[in-house]
Amino acid sequence: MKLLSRQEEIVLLSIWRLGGEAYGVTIREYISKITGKYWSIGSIYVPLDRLIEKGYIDYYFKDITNRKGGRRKRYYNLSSPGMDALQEARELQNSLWQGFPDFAIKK
Amino acid sequence: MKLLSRQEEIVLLSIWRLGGEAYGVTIREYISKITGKYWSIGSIYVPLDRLIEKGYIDYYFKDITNRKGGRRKRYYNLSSPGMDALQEARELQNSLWQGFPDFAIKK
DNA sequence: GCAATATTTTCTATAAAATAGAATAACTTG
DNA sequence: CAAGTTATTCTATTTTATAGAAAATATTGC
Repeated sequence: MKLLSRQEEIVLLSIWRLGGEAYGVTIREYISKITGKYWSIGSIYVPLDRLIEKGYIDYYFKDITNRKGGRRKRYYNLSSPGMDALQEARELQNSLWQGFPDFAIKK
Repeated sequence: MKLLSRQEEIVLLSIWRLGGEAYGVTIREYISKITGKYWSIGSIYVPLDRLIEKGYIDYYFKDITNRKGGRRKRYYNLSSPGMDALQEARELQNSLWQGFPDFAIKK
């Protein structure tokens, strides 16, 4: 199986983190906040589409809307293969980083 | 600062792991072993070149040779910015994965 | 010395992923 | 239904990843 790319890892984890509240805008906000940098619209939606193609996530539309405008929100869920891919990524990371010095206090 | 790509992370960590023994071939062997998959020659040397350009690693030639053929081996070292980039990648990962369920026994 | 052989890196081409943001769609309110 | 707002789709460009042939350079044996 191919390794998860960085952006795939981040997007999958943000969907996991956001639980039932994961759609384009909240995902983008979360990623911007946790990484501390700017993410364009495309840099969120393009990987989302690819993750759907790969079967790592699925989605549904929630029609309840209490806010003003906007299209239907597309809510994402991790699929079972998506969870497996994350698990596998984690195991690789554990091996790779094993013993790496931890500079607890930084800056 | 831009995030490290997956392959950059892996290559940097393998140089760190191999200490004074990091050159193209040993890096490739290490990465193949730890990931359990095939890596072409280009998939090692191309990111190495880019990491040099970015200043994350530097290199020197060791002329001592006791093996049969081959060009001069190019040995790589992590630079200080390279170490910083790793540290930053790790901090992001810690945030992202915080609380992720750990399936200790798998398969 | 030099042909044969082995090892390592350089080079170049192609595919995949990341990034950017304009355009489009769709919902609410008045 | 027009105006205003929010969300996604679409498309183009840049950057990374991947592959492996070609070139370079070393040792061995005659």
